[in-house]
Amino acid sequence: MNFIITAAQKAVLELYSTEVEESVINIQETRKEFEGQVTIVVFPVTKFSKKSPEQTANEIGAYLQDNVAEVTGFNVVKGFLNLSLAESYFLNLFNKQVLSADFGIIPPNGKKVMVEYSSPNTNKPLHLGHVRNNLLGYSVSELLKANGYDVVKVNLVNDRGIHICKSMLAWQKWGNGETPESSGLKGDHLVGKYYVIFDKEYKKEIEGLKEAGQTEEEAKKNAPLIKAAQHMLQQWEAGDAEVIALWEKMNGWVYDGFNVTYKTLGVDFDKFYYESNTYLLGKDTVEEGLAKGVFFKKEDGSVWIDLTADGLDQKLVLRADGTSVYITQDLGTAEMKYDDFGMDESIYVVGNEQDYHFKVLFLILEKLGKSWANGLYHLSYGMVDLPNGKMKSREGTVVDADDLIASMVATAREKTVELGKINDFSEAEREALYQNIGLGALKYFLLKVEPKKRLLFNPAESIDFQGHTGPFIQYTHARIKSLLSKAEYHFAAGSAEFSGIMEVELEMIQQLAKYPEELAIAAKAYSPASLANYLYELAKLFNKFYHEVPPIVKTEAGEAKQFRLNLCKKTADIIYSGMKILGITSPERM
RNA sequence: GCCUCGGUAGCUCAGUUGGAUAGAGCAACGGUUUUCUAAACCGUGGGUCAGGGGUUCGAAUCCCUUCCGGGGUACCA
Repeated sequence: MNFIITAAQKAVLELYSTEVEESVINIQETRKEFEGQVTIVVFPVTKFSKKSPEQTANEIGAYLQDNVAEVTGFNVVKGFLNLSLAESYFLNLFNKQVLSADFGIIPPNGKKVMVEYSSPNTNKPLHLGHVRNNLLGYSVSELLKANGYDVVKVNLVNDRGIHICKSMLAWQKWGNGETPESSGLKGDHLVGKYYVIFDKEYKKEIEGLKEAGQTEEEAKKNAPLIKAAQHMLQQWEAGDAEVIALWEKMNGWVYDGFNVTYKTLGVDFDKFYYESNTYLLGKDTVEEGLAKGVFFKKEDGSVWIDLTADGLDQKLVLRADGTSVYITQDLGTAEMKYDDFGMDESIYVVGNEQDYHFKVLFLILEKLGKSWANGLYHLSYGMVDLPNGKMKSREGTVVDADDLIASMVATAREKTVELGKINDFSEAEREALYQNIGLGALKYFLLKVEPKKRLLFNPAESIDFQGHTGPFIQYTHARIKSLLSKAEYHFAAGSAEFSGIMEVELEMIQQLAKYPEELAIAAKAYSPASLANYLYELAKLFNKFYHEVPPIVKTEAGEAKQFRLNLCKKTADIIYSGMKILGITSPERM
């Protein structure tokens, strides 16, 4: 559409003898209720024309119609100049650009970006909140790849700490040697079970101590179980062989469980970092900060940074006893990651509860003069809430990832069987399809929402398979594939001679042509949501077209048929690759 | 208290650097299949864009302010 802007600039120059910036020419797609395809909003131009909006629009419209071949007509509504473009313009756009082999394929840009996501704790299974994180992280990675980046996906596993010891201790005390094999439980669920048991027993102890006269605070500190867990953490840090062996065994169960879930979700990683290897990092960075005068030491020996000048607070970076806090290790880990990969950008996919933490982390790294600090980005996303509030694993109000996936797949199975369209499929093909559709529904549901917005999930209302959903788009793809196969489609270049193109086809060409720009917009905003919504619009448009156009398969061969088949093929291609970026596979049939 | 992110139809969400009468889906109601997949299509009803003020030719969008909700807030991660 750039040629319209250029032409309009020229119109203003000739009509009103003023050279104007591109930004003065405000163009947008014409709304459905008006005639035309492109609209120039002329209000900004009236400043130069010194005429009414209507008159200005009419003058520019007349000029464009006379001087630009593609402009075949215009109409003016208030300050809006609606232009009608020639059919040949759209056919050329489609044949020369959209249909070209490299359309939507962005060449490497030579930049490397790291995406850290998932980052689970190894004391409990994944829940819906983690699912949002995983899908977002994976999808953003794919989005960046599609935009020419070299992407490194990493997972920083929180595999140590007091919460892990809680599960270990509870298992030791009440587990009777239970294993995933003996219990039939998935490893992460088994360990999670003991995490919950710990909490229950711990609460009992607190109640007991309170009855014995202690305050809530005292009781929480003095309960034997928490003391035992703390002791176990010390033993772990000291490298106690028995504790380490238990830790390795139970974490192994959890990893087996996570791997199953990751595989089902279709997410993957190029490298795993483990906090058990990184938790001591960062102390060098603290020394460096002290030497540079960025940090200061208090009388008790604790180390701080003063960020009040930046509108933040003073922040502790090292405890008085010399041990690390969360941000200490994150400082060290950030350096290690950069040393490992030397990336230009680094994205942390972490919930918005840590907004402040990352603001501080990045600011500190900047103040330390790290050259790579301004390439750091916190992709912050909103919590997944239930109708009655937040999910809490210790209170059992979580939506478990594995359960949810299983129920989505079960629903996909029910609906598919009901429709009975794949009765000739083999058992394996059916199962694969149920997975595809069930996960398609789940993934689309989570990804279509702007990441930073909180997301409400109501377990009582199942996720839809109709309307603005993943399966709707998948279905559109399957429909096209079926049509192409019946038409025995072969690619052949189209010509611009074909006339009698339908309005909906013009709309589709415009929608298809936007794809590369949509990829860029989504990547720039680190937001798969806009891509998800774009694909929905495209699918919706196709279904309208499909309904309005006379049956293509039965049409006799000719320009019209070839054009429409090409249109179908390209739509299927873009749906397929766009959905792939969302981590969703579009089936050939469903 | 302070910082921060949200508030758009009954519900779930779109809404581009400020542009036309604020759009979809679900739910409700009505219609479409001897035609390429009806997980589709077409139609009807449904709005104080949280409230107020301001900037502007023009505000859901920008600024100020109030209300409501989430998150954070100096030795948890």
